[in-house]
Amino acid sequence: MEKLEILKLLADKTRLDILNALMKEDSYVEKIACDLSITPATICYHLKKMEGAGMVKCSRSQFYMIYSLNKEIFDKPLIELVKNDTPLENSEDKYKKEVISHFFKFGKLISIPTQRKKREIVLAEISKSFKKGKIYAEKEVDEIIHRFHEDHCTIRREMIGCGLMKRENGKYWII
Amino acid sequence: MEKLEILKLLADKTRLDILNALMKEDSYVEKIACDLSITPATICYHLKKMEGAGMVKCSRSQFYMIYSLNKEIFDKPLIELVKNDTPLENSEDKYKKEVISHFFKFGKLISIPTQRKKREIVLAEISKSFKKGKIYAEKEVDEIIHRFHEDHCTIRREMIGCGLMKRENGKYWII
DNA sequence: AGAAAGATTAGATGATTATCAAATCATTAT
DNA sequence: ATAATGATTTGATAATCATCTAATCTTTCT
Repeated sequence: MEKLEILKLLADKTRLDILNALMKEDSYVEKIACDLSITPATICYHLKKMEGAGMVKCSRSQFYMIYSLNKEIFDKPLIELVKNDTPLENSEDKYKKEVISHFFKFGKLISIPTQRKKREIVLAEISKSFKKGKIYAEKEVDEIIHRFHEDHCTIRREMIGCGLMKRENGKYWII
Repeated sequence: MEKLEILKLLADKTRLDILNALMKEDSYVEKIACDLSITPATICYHLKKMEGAGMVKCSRSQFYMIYSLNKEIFDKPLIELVKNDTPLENSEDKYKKEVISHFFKFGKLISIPTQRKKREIVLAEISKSFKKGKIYAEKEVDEIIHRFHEDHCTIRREMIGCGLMKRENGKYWII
């Protein structure tokens, strides 16, 4: 069952009309065509498409192809049809990677981004150089940050400001 | 909230990708565009359409327009989006009317339809001339049917055959 | 077997729309 | 103020697809 296929088939007034007709009662091409004032050829075209997607079922009876709703599909919440079951991990965070590669050259931070979003990404990248759980003296902190950028004071302050790092009694640790 | 509009907007791969991105976390045009490798103009085009349909909300933060999912819409079962809330009563049963007007001329049944579906419609029409709850003798039944058609025997038999009429001990009544 | 009735398919056409590049708008930083 | 950045609008283009008519297929009746 292809989710996108179903959603595409639902995006049409005529097909909705057909489905509503089938909600009232099982029916067949000629009757639906007559009730909706649309050519049997068109009705058939839609019904076959929806049958292919498993939205309706059909069986022959005398002259007629009797079509009926496949109710299970319609009882699901919408979110299930929207949710992507195979999220591709490569698109995971292209944006973050791009920001990092833009602001770091040869391991150095070439400038501090003014945009908050980008600054957070850059600061988070720098914070990876600190060990979790370890307590640092201010001198140590500045020494590590200095490997990336001259202005260790600003960056240290920013890291605390956006909650990446904590300070107490002159001691620092990463979150 | 226009149901068809929402369904149309859901019928597109790119928009589904955008919605899935927003399911993970609130985001903004440039980031989504970068993550999906699509032009910001296109992302904006889609987000604005979906905002118009009430599927997403947005608010500004610094440079950024932060978009978020309007979850209520997606929790509904699909059937709710498909169901027509204003069923037009004129299309109620055009087909039945057409069959009747085709087989009855000046109040007479011009021929007995060979197709079961049409025969049932015609027989049901004739059965309206009987009173519900009243018990008829065979002679009375034939007399009434005879007003519509010569061959009262066949029609009487057919009416019983398709369950419109019951017989017991030579007495008849309508269902 | 041939005719009738309903369903389906094929081909053609017109309308809708996703996408991009370029231009413009809105907000923030210097 | 002006430059920078992200968001939006505009115009053009190409692809998709619903619909119809006409032809064909399938089943049933005589």
